[in-house]
Amino acid sequence: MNNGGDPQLFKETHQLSAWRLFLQTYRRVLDELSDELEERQGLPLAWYDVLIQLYRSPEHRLRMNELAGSILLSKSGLTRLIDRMEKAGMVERASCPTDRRGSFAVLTPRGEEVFKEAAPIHLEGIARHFTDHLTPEEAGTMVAAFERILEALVRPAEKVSL
Amino acid sequence: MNNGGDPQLFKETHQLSAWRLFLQTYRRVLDELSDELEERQGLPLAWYDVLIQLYRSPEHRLRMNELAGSILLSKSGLTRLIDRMEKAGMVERASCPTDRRGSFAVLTPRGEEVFKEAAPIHLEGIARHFTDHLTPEEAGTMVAAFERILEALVRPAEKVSL
DNA sequence: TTGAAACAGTTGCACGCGCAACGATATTCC
DNA sequence: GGAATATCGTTGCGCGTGCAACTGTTTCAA
Repeated sequence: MNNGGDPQLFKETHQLSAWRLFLQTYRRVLDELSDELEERQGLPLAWYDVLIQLYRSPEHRLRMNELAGSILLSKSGLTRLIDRMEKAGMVERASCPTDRRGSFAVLTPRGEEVFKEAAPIHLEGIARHFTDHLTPEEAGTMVAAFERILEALVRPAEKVSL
Repeated sequence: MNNGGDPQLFKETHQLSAWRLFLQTYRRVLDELSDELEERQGLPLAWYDVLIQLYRSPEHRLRMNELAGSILLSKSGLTRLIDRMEKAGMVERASCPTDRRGSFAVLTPRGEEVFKEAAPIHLEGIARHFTDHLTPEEAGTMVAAFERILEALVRPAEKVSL
């Protein structure tokens, strides 16, 4: 395999291209979308993530814990994020009756309003910069592949035990 | 289309699933890879990006400008990143003879050594967490789709003029 | 030739994030 | 029941980043 001091460091395989383009696409598209959301709605993308998660949750509320997990943010990061959004009047904290350590983040009417205004615009951006460029078959392929990848990440070490 | 006050805010289309999983996959896989690279080589992922870009460039050097563009970092971000890597002995700055405003970032022997050590490990990680889960067809599909998406981002407004 | 505009890279600044440590509460096990 | 341990959310801290302003240089036009 070692072909003279320069293994596959140069060899740009098809699979590696997929990886490289995957990275590039994520960064460029997300940059664009978050800029658009910021300019047109004055809403940081991270805020939108919180709003949509709360909006789709029963009672429009979620434990800090779960919320952090679902938007892939550290607990401390979420604490601060909710601080800011609370100051902006989009969410409130509510203490949890059954576990006095915990608290809920709850969507306020104002937050719901902001979300409903931002969502169509953001969805349009996602369509314009991403999904519109995918055939249904391609979308299906990606869903399957990404699910496989995520599954493997969560459930590691399986191959060793066999 | 408007089915009673709640447009497609809930409707999880196939295409939207692709988008959501795309986001999730990026964040989880990149988190994992950068943790692994950090733990096993003490190397931040951003440093690896610089090293590989320089390694594949003629003379192992690149203008700050181009380097910033290729790793998708702001100019100021790159200035600081190169500062740190210079302090660590992996790159050097060299002034550009034909344009006295500009400077090159140049890979040092130490930098090359670090890269050659890190590359196989990182590539193995990419394989284990990403490419190994893709069939060649899927990889091909993604390459085509991502290229289309990136192309559209760079070249906007075309559809309006038609 | 000279003045204006564009460009390369750096610096000041503020911001959002993760990590580790902490206090408060729950859970577990003897 | 009570002590050890785990869990939830918050805080102190340092770090990496982008934006805007700045310096020095090049380019272009009058």
